Amino acid sequence: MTIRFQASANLQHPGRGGGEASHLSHAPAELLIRKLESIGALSPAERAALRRLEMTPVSVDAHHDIVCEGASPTAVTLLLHGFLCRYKLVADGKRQIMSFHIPGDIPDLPTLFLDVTDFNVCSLTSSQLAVIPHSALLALFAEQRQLAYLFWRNTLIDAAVFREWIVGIGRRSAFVRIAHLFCEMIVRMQAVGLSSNYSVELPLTQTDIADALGLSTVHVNRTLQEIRAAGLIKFFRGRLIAIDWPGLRKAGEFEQVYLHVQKAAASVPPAR
Amino acid sequence: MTIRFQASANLQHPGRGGGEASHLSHAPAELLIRKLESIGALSPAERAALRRLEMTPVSVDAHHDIVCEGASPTAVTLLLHGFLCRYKLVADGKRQIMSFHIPGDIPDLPTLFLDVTDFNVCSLTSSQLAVIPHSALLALFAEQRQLAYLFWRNTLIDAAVFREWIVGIGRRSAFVRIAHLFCEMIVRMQAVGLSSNYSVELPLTQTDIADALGLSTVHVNRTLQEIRAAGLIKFFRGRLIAIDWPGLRKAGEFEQVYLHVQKAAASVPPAR
DNA sequence: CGTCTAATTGAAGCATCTCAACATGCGTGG
DNA sequence: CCACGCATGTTGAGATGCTTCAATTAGACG
Repeated sequence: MTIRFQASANLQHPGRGGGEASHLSHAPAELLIRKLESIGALSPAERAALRRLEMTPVSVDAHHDIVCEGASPTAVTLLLHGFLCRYKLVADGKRQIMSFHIPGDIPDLPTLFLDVTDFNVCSLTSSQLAVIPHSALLALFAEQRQLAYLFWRNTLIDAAVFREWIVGIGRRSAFVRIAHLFCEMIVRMQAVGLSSNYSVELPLTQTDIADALGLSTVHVNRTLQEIRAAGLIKFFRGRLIAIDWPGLRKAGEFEQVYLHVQKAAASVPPAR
Repeated sequence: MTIRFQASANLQHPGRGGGEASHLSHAPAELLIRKLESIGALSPAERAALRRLEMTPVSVDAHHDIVCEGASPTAVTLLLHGFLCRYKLVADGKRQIMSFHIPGDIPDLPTLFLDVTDFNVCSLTSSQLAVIPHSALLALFAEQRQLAYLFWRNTLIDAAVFREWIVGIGRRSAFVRIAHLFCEMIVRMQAVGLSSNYSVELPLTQTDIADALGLSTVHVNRTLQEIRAAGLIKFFRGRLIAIDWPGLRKAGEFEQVYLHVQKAAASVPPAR
């Protein structure tokens, strides 16, 4: 595992591509605050407490495991920049991805109350993280009880996304599943200010998509061509653009409720 | 929706079948305590606080919705006796079940911090419930902070089960999926004392199983025959018996970790 | 300009689905 | 105690969405 600890909190990001990346040129705490405000309200005292939260910046290369199944970590990781995913391997070596993570997410938050981790977290791209000790989080919650509830809510939304994925993998066709995933990522990115005009950075390979949706890469490739041919999206070089957002939503049978996004500014306007 | 409110807390259960049912002839709070102790430790003060928790007993018939998608309930439901499931319907009318619930579960606990419910809960059999107002739970948490964490842990385990289901539906064959589900239900039932000798009450129809595992009833029927023919289980009249528990575990590629069961007495001895 | 990863294509196979009967069990009313 | 009705389970046969295998092509990078 190649984790490079950084001497200082020098976390300026290159800001490749869309203008939305500039939003992230803030301190780690600000990103966490923005994330939490996308799912609930924060009082000034809570914001202040969050700014005092102990965080250690870390960089990781692409395709490296950050958390491993069976481990018992004593800290959680806030994703600052890049993309992560949770996954498990099954008996015959097949991989199932169970979530994608974008800046503001804390994929291993469950380890705060689950002694043994039951999934792996790995980086899809080179990423910047902030490590927050469990003890620091618990101290924060002791001081600001409502914040504990907001983090709890965060994990509940996580679970709501799992439910929606179960529905997709269990009962929807490949075409609908892929369209749905794209809708989900666009709305989530938008909620933390990482999207402009239904265009998001999304550096997923077709293999990643296949492993997330329970499909083969070959089938993902062909279905992706169909979705493109239908004029719904452009998807290349790690960038997803919804050319026809209402059409994509419809194709993906996408109902945003389950994401429980609060922020008015963050929610996607209704189709048409 | 036929919900019959009961005048008093007369919740004696018929205790059909296995001797394990007698365990449930306790007050609702005792069941909740047993459930929580299966996933963590409780102090005497916490147990006392739980016994003071406001709960209203309710009975429901089989096949009735208890919570509906889109609703904003102000109370949660503790299942005392019977079986429930969470489900969603997709565009073409297909159903996907995303969890089964056994006594001690609180399937709508997420509504405590999620304003709009994103799933339905319905009864698989006639069931007895205890309704607990959100306000009562929040008051309990204010008094006993560690209890909040234990309930949080409860929802995290819920999510861990979702992850495992995603893996199953996404990457495992019908045979393995069904075997895995059976293992899961046996271990969960055992954790709350509702199983003896790898035999549990499990009144699922083949349609329920199909809708939970993303399969057709026809295929479930045929695969069930294979599993029976392999000498792993008996499954009839709402009862599941693991004739060959080690074999069933192996067939289901079942690793118990994700259930995060604590109680030593509740954990299933290793195979062989 | 080779090297590696990711995307693409063709062709054959099968796990699982759909449709459509038919069987079984069980509660209920007569 | 029997007859009906309904839910559930079972079976056969044909269809298909998706997989697997195996190349081939395209891009990114030093």
